[in-house]
Formats: sequence, structure tokens, C-alpha cells
Amino acid sequence: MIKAPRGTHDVLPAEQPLWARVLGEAEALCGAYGYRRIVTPGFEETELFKRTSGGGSDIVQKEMYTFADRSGRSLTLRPEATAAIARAYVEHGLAREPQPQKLYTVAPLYRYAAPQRGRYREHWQVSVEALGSADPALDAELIQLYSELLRRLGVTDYELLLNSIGDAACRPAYLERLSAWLDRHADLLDAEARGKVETSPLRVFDVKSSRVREALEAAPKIGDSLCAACEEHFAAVRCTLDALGVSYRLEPTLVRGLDYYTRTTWQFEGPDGGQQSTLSGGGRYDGLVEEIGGAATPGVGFGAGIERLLLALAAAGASADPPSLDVFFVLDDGAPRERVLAAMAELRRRGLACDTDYASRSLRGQLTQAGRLGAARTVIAGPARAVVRERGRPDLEVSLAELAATLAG
RNA sequence: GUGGCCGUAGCUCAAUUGGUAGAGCCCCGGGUUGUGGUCCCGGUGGUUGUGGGUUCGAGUCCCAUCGGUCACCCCA
Repeated sequence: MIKAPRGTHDVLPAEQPLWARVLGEAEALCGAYGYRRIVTPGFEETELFKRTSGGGSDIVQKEMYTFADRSGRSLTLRPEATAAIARAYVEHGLAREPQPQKLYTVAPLYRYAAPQRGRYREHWQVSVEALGSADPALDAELIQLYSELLRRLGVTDYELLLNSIGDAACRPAYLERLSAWLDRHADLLDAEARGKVETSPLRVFDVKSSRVREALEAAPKIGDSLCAACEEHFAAVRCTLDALGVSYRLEPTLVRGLDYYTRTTWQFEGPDGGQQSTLSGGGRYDGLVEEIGGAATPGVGFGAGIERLLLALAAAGASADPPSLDVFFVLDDGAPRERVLAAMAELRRRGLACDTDYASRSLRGQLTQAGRLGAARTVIAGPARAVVRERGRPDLEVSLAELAATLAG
């Protein structure tokens, strides 16, 4: 039997109401905050992601779905949305429109990682980005937007981690200090940490070994090495978050997986006990647009995992109502089906949700089906007359000719 | 990519030391019942993830493979 590919999943009709609620709230919020929807291709030139994510990133090193098309071009299923949005921003001259450009997209992303609960090879994210402004109020706005989404969906069990990782002015000097420290204390590190010293020293802070972590507490932190401009920016972000009533925990070792981040980085951590607890994550990327050939342009944004959010929602016991049905038509023996179908079409034209039996069910079976579908009213049609049945009301008998008018009125 | 655990009907699960594959729910039909709910009766549905192997005989043991899950890794 052919099954969905490893790491992918179907979203069945029964799950759609909850998906619609999540996506509906997300889109409504983006609109309320002035973000406009953008849709980019599902795949891009491989070079785009290689350049922006960074050669040392896990995405580029082992997670991209890269393939050559029939003409030999190297293409990659998008593993993240920000680079694609920045590409569109440059390509279509959005930089010449009023700044900032506040954009969002809802799209499936592809990463060849080992599937696990809450971690898929194809997963959906809502990505929200503000390009063209370095205003720290935007960092705070984006963070607050997502916390508002959580609030609206009833997710309260989470934590916001916040950090600043500096910029091109102060990070290089910090990395040298860190590297020097790591060299001096190489004996304290394990193999995993040593491996990172070469590729991306910042990420040594990610190691799991508690012994190494303890040792690293004495290592220089980026927060103590920020230049004045970064320091000021970060202070403004925190100040605005305080004003917005968003609580957070400063996490000096929070480093995100993509090379393009500068200054503010953040992550929302959900309740799911396992390792896949990140609900959303983002940060500022003031060098990204320039990296792909645009003018120097600041930017900030985040990606929020839909499946992860659904997991948190399930933990919070959330549910959503299935779509409602206005009228279900039951046909008794001898009922003229064509006339009933015509009446149904007329009602649908008037905006009523109608359905009937297509499975040759018995009268009892049809009534059961009406109940299952949650029909507000049920019409039991006979040869010449019909009974309109509505919960809490006496049955109403009408002729078939009056049926559509009665139900529409 | 590495390691542990798991894989029986659409769903949740049974099946002595290897001996013909079952139940509940769901679905369909019927009976009961002043609504379609309840209760009762009956029925449909499975090459036991897949492919090999051992055996007179494999859901059960062995190998491989696919998938899930947990951990590593990493992230959403």
C-alpha cells in the first residue's frame, strides 16, 4: 500500500476546523497589525538558501531537499520562508515602496530531518516579517503579535526566551574573545563542543553536557560584548516589551540556527515535555537583504510552527466546531428526488448549507445521518408533501411546491 | 544520519509453550422506542506494515525493509 512519505502527514477533514481556527486567528492578527500576505514559490534556486542560512547551518549541511530539474538547474524545496520573502522584496522593488514592508505568509516548509512527534519533513509555518526598518519597536511588535496569538487561542503554558547576539560591528570581536577562551579551556570541553568551536563557536552554548555547560558559565557572553548601538537597540526592545506587558526571560546563550540573525533573537517555548517544544522563533536579520544582492536593509521576523501550535492547543484541551448544516433532506418512499434536488439547489443559491443522502440509506439511516451532520432542520419528503422538523419545535407539514419558500423564509 | 522501543479491522486493543485471527467503537440493515437519542438482534470489514527465512505449521521465532515513537542531533 502506498503511504504518505516519511515525515509528512495528511490533515483530515476532522482536523480542519481546528486548523481553520488557528490559521484564521493568525491571519486576522497579521491583518490587524498591518502585515500583508505574500506568497512565494515552494522551491527556489538552491543558492538562495545556501547564501542566507549559512554553510555551517544544519539546514544547508543536511536538511535541504535539493534536486536538479530537467534543465539541470539546482532547486531546493524551501526550508524556511524568510530568505524567499527577502528575495521577493528585492526582486519586485518593494524597497521602493513605503517602508517598512510588513509581510506574512502561511506555507509548508521542507527539511530532511529525522521525523518525530511535532517534527515533520513537511510542516507548516506562519512567517511574519518586517523589512526596511531597524526600529526596535518592530522587534517588540512581532513578539507581542505572537504572544497575542497564543492568548487568543488559549495557550498559556509557555515561556519567551530573549537575547541579543550583536551585529557586524561587535560580533566578530566577541567571537575572537570566545574562541580564545575556548582554546584556553579546551580541556573542559567534550567532543561535541570541540566540534563546534571550528564551525560556529556561538553554538557551543547549545551543548547538552551539564559538565560542559557549567564550564561555559565562565565563558564570555555576547551580552557583555555588545557595541553601544546594539546595547541601545536591545534595551529599547526590552523596554517596549515591558510597556506592552509581555514577559520574557533573558537567555544569554540563545543562539538560533541560521547565520543571518543579528541583534534580537527570541524563541517561544511550549509545554510539550520532549525536545520539540519550540513554538516559534525569530530575530532580526539586518544583513540578509544585502546578502542576496539588495541594498543594505534591516529586517526582523519570526516563523511559527502550525503543528507545534496545534500540539500546544491539544495540551490545553482546545477544540473547534465542525461546519454547520442548515437543512438535511430525507427522502421517504415515493418522494420525487429530482424535485427535492431542485429545491435543495434553490436553497443553496440563497446561501443555506444543504445536504441529502447519496448512499441509498433507509429512512432510519437518513435520519441518523441528519443527526450526525448536526442539521438544524431536517426535511422528510414524501410523494407530495414534506415534513419540516426542527429541534424544539412542532413538525411543520407543507406541500413540495411550498418547500423552498418555507425553508428560505 | 546513529541507537532503544513499537507495528493485528477505519479507531482502541485481545489471541496459552509457535497450532485455523477475535472483541469493543465506527459503519450498514432490522426490531424496540412519541422524534434522529437509548436498548436489542444481525451484517460488512484483516494476504497480522512489506519481503524473505526457520518449521509439518509463524500474528507469535530470525533477517531485511518501510513506517511510527523516544533519545542523540537540530529545530518550527
